Amino acid sequence: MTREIQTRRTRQKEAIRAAFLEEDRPLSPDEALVFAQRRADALSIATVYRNISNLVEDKWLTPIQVPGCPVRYEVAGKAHHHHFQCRSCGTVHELEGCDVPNKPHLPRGFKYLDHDFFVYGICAACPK
Amino acid sequence: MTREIQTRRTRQKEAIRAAFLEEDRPLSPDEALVFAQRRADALSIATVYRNISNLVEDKWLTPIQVPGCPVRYEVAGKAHHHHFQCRSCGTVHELEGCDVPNKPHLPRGFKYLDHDFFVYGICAACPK
DNA sequence: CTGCGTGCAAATGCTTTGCAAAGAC
DNA sequence: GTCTTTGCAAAGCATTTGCACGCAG
Repeated sequence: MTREIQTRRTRQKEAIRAAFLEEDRPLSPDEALVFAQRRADALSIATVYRNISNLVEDKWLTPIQVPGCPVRYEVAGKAHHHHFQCRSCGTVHELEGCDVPNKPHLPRGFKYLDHDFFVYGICAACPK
Repeated sequence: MTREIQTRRTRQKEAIRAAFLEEDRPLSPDEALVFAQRRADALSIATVYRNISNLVEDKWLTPIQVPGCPVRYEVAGKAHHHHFQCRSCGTVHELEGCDVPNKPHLPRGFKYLDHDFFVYGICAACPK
């Protein structure tokens, strides 16, 4: 059930896209709401959810599922990379490149397809 | 708010623990319910949830959050390892050892604490 | 007997959906 | 004016919780 592309340009939609572009890091729907409301204050969370799923369908956003956290989304199309989450403030940042071996050792009969890698620590903005 | 240890041995509790021990892989609450019901059929999902969180508090279980999936839990105390999820049947398996470099490269000012690593592919039990 | 643990059903929190009204074109 | 998009409120789902009863010790 692919959505037909008949997109109308709305204040809300633009504000949501702008939030992702300006923050340039994975945002949860709540975070996206807060940032987008700075540009378009009449904006409901339902609209954020609806637009995010459209943008994911259009491959403009990709979901980033940090274990144990609400889903976040980031602008799609970037090179293969992983994510860092600050254990103090919870913010997720993108890491450049990939330090992971291409083919981890798997049990007999298992076929490798891909991987996820998450690093946790303390970000530069948080006090030691 | 630590739970005082005043554990009574109940049929349900034993069945839940047995499910994790016998399957020896991460189970979601639903999966645990199904396996535990084979031993104690009068078992409600609420009891599974309650017992799982007690077992996590007691450090007998550890939560395993595969990105985009319901939480699973596995028996705690094993050596550092990671997980494999079959893209076909969804089952999660444990992998031995850790193929990940100890200290991934982080941006200036970021402090490394730990990491998560997930491998996806097709398991031996699934048709190619 | 005492009081913890369970089952049920209601409550919660996050996400999705139906519908009428607002807005894009 | 037409048809999409929005906001609100209700519906869904998974998980948690309150309460009365059953069962372990």
